Amino acid sequence: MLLSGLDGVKPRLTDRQRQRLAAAATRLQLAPRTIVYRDGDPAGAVFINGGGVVITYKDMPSGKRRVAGFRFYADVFGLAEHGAYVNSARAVTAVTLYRIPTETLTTILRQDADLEFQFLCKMVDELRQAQRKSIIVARRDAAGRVAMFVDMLRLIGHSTHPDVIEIPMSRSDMGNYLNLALESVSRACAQLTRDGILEFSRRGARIVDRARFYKLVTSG
Amino acid sequence: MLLSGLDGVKPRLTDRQRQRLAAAATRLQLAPRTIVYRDGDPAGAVFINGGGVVITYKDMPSGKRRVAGFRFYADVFGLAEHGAYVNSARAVTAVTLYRIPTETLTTILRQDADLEFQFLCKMVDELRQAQRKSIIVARRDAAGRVAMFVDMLRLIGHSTHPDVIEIPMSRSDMGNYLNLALESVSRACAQLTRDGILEFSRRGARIVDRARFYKLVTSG
DNA sequence: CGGACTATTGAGACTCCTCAACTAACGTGG
DNA sequence: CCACGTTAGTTGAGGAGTCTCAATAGTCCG
Repeated sequence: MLLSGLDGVKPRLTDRQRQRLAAAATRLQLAPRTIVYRDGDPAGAVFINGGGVVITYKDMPSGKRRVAGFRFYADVFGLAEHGAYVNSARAVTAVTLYRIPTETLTTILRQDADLEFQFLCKMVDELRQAQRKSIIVARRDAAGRVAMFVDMLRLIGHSTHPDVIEIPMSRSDMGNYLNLALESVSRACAQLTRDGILEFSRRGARIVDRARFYKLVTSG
Repeated sequence: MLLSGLDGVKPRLTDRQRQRLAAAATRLQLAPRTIVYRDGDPAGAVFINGGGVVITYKDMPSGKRRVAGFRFYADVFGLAEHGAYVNSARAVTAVTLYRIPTETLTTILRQDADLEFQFLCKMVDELRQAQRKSIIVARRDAAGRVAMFVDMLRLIGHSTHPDVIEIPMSRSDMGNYLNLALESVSRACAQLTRDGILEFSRRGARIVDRARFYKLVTSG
């Protein structure tokens, strides 16, 4: 049951569990570009994304910014290591966050094994993102990486049109995630457009040639 | 407790738990280059490494081989998704493995909450590897990647001399992990040797200049 | 000792990065 | 409502680094 539970299944909370968490949580409304916490800060709380997009990243000694991932609705983030946050978190769009002190959460989880398990799945899910990223970044061609990134957003996004994908983050954020210079991201978008596979706007993309797009995404 | 337990702490099994698992496990002795399981095989069992090195990888449609990671002593591997293995596993050195049918394991874990938790930590640990890899591969310079890889082996390996690191895998396996051509790995090794930072032999390395090595590793 | 595999080294092609200029979009205040 | 400053995005040219192809050494094992 544990093993199968970790087998990539998305957890769902009951209403009672939601209420329990809501009572313990502080609701935050943050404007775009607001820092949620910084790398190295004492990790006093865990966050649940209640809407909007958050980016987690770490500035490296070299000056480069490594993006760990993006957190969307219902994602949990703020995983600590040795009592301190390992990444920084920043609001990409306007976001609603639920902030739960670690101690409070621990108490609640101790009283609700099921909820504890759901949280666990969330943690595993967060870490699974790193695997996805590994696969994406393993590609050598910028266009392929961007295509896989767009496909990732497609799978996450609950867009009205199946071919229209919202891209909430900047080219720079994309580049830091994909391990590409922002100019390379821009050029890759231009090339995909020229090739008639995708069409890009400032904050979105549209799949033009679904077959070739799928082929490009899976040819990693 | 759960949250702190996932906070990067290495689990240790009690003797009774070991015995319990040993009774349920099949012991395998595999020669180097033996395939343990293949990507897509029905995932009927989980494996515990009892000694030696195993590589987990996936062959991509493009012909490239993406290495997920290496499994050392006491590591658990064979995580499934939707009932099938997501990676292939192969013995790098001669290895001893303990093969435990998933169903048996599930039964045991259901009866031992503590053991269940230990296993969970293992799973998280496995996934954490992906994060480490992301950080390593994010570097642009081949020498830096190889240095970080060597440092990773240093932290894992319980070598007699602190400056001598055993490298059990081939340059090709290293390259597939580091996302470098095997020639580039070779060249990076040669460069690190020329620079007087590391010295490489066929299956090992020695730290020559600890200060510069550390600097190179952390300047990612 | 030979054969197969692994590792090293070299030369040229290719891709992305860096630096730089320019254009577009946004939002703030007059 | 428009002008302007700021930020985000695009495009170009040159350079750095790795990949590929190819040939050469080195190592392991029968």
